[in-house]
Amino acid sequence: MSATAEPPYRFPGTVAIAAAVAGHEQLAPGESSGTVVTVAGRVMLSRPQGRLAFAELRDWTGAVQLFALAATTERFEELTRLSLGDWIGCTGEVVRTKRGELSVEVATWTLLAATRHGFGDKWRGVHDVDLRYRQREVDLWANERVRETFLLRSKVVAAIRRRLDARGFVEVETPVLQPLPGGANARPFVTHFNALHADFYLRVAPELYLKRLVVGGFERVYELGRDFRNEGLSPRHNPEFTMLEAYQAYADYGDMAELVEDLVAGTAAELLGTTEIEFQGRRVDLAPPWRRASLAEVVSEVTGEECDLAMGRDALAAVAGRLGVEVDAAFGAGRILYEIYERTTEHELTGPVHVMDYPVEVSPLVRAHRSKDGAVERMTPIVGGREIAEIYSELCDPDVQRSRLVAQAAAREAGDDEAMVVDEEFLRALEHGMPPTGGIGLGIDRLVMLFADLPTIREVLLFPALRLDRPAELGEEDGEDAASDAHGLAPGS
RNA sequence: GGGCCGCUAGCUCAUCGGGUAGAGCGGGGGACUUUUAAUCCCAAGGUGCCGGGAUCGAGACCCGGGCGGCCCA
Repeated sequence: MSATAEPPYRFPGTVAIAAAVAGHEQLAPGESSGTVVTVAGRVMLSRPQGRLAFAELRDWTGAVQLFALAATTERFEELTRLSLGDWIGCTGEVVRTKRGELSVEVATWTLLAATRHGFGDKWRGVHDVDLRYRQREVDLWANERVRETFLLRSKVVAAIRRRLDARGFVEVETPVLQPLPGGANARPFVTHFNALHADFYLRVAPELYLKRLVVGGFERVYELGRDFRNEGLSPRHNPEFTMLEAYQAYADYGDMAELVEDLVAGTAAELLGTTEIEFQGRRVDLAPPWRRASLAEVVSEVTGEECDLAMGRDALAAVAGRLGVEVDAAFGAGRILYEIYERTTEHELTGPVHVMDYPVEVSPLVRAHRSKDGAVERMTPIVGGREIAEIYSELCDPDVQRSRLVAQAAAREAGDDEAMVVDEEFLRALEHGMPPTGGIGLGIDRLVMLFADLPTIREVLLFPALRLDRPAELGEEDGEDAASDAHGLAPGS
């Protein structure tokens, strides 16, 4: 290559490739459009052909063939020597070649960045999943569907915000660093707050803070953000994941079920053009209303075993035994029923179905069912064998909530490290009076998996958590110094 | 945490009953005035994941470890 000119600081006037090509479908082979465009992107294929050359230029909206002629294209030789993956910007007329390919006939062009590494086999791409996750920037170029998935994810998030905003919800941000972990049964990450000389926790859920905002008069409030749970890595779990939580005053779980149905089905219709989707071989129609069925009912349907909370602990334990579900001696009737459901039934439900009438034992933040003893007003909608949301009539009574949390804390003392703790600030807020409120939690990662028909969470996370592929260096002394320097921290400040 | 499978050139993959490795693509050089994964010619490119062991000899066999995948807990 000739002398390497420094890339420009800006390259103005570009038009998206998809837009540059649009409207020229009628151009006949060999015909020129008279329209001159400037496009930019990566050269992903190159076919030099002596005194003329072809290449494929791709940006995030699409691809177009570049057509160059030694006689009319500037620095023609250099253009034919580009590596696959180099960024260029170019200006030329939209034409259709003799062989019928819509192209930009390059007049002038600029190298915007050279690549030092390839983007995989140009035909087969990159399949090594380890490489794909660790170098997602490569994956995004090598595998078209990956890019589409993540663009879809962004659209899903935007669409959900729009729908909530349209219903009068306001988005807020509550602490990620919390002095006590709360709002879900999960192990938290612990970190140290130097200035306060105290350990803090990365939130496992924003729930308790959002409810305090309802107490504070935020009648429709939501937060869409990251939660952290200190659990193992698996195809279905990532330690950090994205959750929507929304709370609506004066509403119950039935109202909130309708909200979830609208968020899911409405977004599907908007982005996929249909509510009928296929997830891992199962066809599902997301069009509301969704079936509602009690937990005992669906367990009976799937297993053929009659069961009901009212049967009592011993009878349910016997059912569990017949179904091969292990039961801890400390479990009560509700917990046993829930274990049976989780092990035998949940994955079999294609849905969409709201599973309801959960036992109070496994639902410490949910209000008691208005008519069914031992049950709470909670629904979990299941689609394609997976839980995609939680829907509650929120527990508002400070005394009941206190006794539930005290019971949780006791379980924690007894060794259940996923059990909750007593949060006095939260309880004091409830004492100020929380109106009847409905709440939802909607897993964004799972929703994207559903819409994109992908079986693993890693395919919908740009940078999923992975084991370190080399020893961590930051803990070492010179490593820390280097990090400070690299961030340009002002010396002596 | 347990079981099974995988790890070979930058990428995608071969090779073998143990005798120190190949192809396509990419990258380098050359030819080519309508290509579509262009084609053709030339040369280069390997710590066979890491560490041990048995063997005259190991990428292959044995042991340990790492990372990944799938399944189970």
